[in-house]
Amino acid sequence: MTKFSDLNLSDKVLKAVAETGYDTPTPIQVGAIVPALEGRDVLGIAQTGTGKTAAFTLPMITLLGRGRARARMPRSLVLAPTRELAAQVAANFDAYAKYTKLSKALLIGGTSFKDQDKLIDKGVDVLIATPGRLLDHLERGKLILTDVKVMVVDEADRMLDMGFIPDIEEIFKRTPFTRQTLFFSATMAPEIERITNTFLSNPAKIEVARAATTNTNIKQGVVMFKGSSKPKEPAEKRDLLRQLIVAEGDACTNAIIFCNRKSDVDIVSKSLNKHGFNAAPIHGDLDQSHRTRTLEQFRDNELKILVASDVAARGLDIPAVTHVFNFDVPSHAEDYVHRIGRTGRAGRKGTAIMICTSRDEKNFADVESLVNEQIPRLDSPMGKAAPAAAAAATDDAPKTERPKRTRTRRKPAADDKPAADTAQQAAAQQQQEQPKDEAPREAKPRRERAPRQQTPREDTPREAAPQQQRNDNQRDNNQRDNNRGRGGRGNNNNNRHNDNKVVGLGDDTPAFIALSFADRAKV
DNA sequence: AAAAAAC
Repeated sequence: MTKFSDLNLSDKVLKAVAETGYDTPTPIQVGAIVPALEGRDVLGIAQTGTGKTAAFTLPMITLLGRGRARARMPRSLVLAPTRELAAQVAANFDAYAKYTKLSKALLIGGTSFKDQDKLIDKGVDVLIATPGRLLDHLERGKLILTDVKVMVVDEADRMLDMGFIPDIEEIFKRTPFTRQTLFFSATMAPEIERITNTFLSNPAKIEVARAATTNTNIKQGVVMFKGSSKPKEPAEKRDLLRQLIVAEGDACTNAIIFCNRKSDVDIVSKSLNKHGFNAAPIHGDLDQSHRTRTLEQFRDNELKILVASDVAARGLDIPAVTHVFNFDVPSHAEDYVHRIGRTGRAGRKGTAIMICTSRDEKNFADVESLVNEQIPRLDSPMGKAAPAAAAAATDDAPKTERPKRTRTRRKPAADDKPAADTAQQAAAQQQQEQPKDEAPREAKPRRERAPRQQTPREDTPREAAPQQQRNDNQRDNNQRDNNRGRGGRGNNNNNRHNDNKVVGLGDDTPAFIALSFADRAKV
C-alpha cells in the first residue's frame, strides 16, 4: 500500500505528517499529490472528509519549499467559501508546514485589515482567503497576485451556490496563467465545468466516491412529525428534539443540530439551554469573533451541542462528533449529505437523526432520492403520549419565538391525521415519485451529478419491493426502540468505542485540529 | 425560502 513516504513529499512535510500519526494517504491524497508535485493542474472531485485539505496543502508546502516571498506578492493562494473553512485550511497549513519557514496570511472578513495588511507587506508564501475579503484587498491595491505559482480553489461547488463564481473568475484573471491550479469540487455542475475548462490546463482528474451517504459509519434515521396544532407545532418540535437527544443517552457525547433558518438556530439554542442542555448557536449573523469562539468551545468539548445554520454544514471538521440532528430537512438535498458528514468522520461511528414535518415531505423525498436509499423511519419518542408531551412543551417557548402574527389559516381536515399516517403517506408518495427521475424536467443543472454517482449499488429500482423494505425498516425501528430502554443502541453498542479505529488522513482529523484557535494562532 | 460572503 502506498505510504506518504512514497510520494516525493519533502522531508519536512513528511516529518510533520508523521507526527499527526498517519502514514497512509487517502485515495484523493494519492491521486492529487503525485500530479501536483509534477507541477500539473489537478481537478479533484471529492467531498470533504476524504482528505482533500491535505491533498493540496502537502504538495503545496513541498513545492514552495524553496524560494521566498516578496512583499505584497504571495507565492500561492487558497480560496475557500466560508471563513471557518479558510481558518481550517490555515490550521492545516500551520501543522504541516511547522518544519518549514513558510509564512502565511489568513484573509477573511469580519476581522481587521490591519493585521492582514501587515503580513501581506512582509510578504507571504501562502495566502488563504475567502473571495470577498481577497478582492477587497486587491482593490485597495495592496496586494498583487502576479507572483502566484500555485492557486487552490476549494469547495468550488459551494462557491457556485454562494454566487462566488464571478469573483473566482476575477481572481483567476489576476494571477499569471503560468500558475499551477489545484481545483476541488464535490460536483461538476455546468458552470464549474466551464470554469475548469477555462482556467485549468490538461488537469489530472481525480474522483473519489461520495463521502457521506455511502459512509456506512453513519447510522441514519428520520422521525415523521406533526404538531397537535399549527401554533403548537414549533414548541412540540423542540420538545421532540430534546427527547431524541435524551433517547440517545450516553452515546451522544456531542452533537450538531442543523436548522434551515438563522432565526430557528437562535430559538432552538435558547430553548435547549432553557432546558438544561449545553448548547450555543452559530450562523452568519453572529460576529466573527463569536463564531470563532463558539467553534473553539465545541472543539474543546466545553460545548456539547452546536446549533448551526448551513454555515457549518460543509467542510467543518470537528473530530468525534457523535451525533447530527437535522431539526429541519434541508431544502437542498445536497446539504443533507454535507450536514450528516459532520459525523462519522475518519472511520468513527456517527448517528444522524432528522425531523421531518409534513411541510418537509417534498424536500425529504429529494433527500432520499439523492442518497438513493430509504432512510429508516424511527418511531417518535413522544409516541402516543403526544398530548402529555405537548403539555410539557408549554413551559418552553423562549420569548423571541412567540408568533407575532396570528394568521391562523386553517388547513384542510386531511392534515389532522396522526403523524404515523402522514409518515406512511410520505413514504408512499415518495415511492410514487421515484420513477419520474427520468422525466425530462427542464434541462437545468442539479442533475449533473447523476452520471457520476458511481456508488456500487447500481440503479436498483427502489419500487421493486417497496412493501418488503418498509417492513424491514419497521422491524429495525422496533428493535432500535427496545434497545433504547436500556440506554443502548443495540449490540454493536458494546464495540462502539473499541471499534473506532481512526483511519485515513481525513480532511483535518489529525489531533492538532482539536486545538483551540488560540493555540494555533502562533506565528 | 434561506444561507453564505466585503465594507
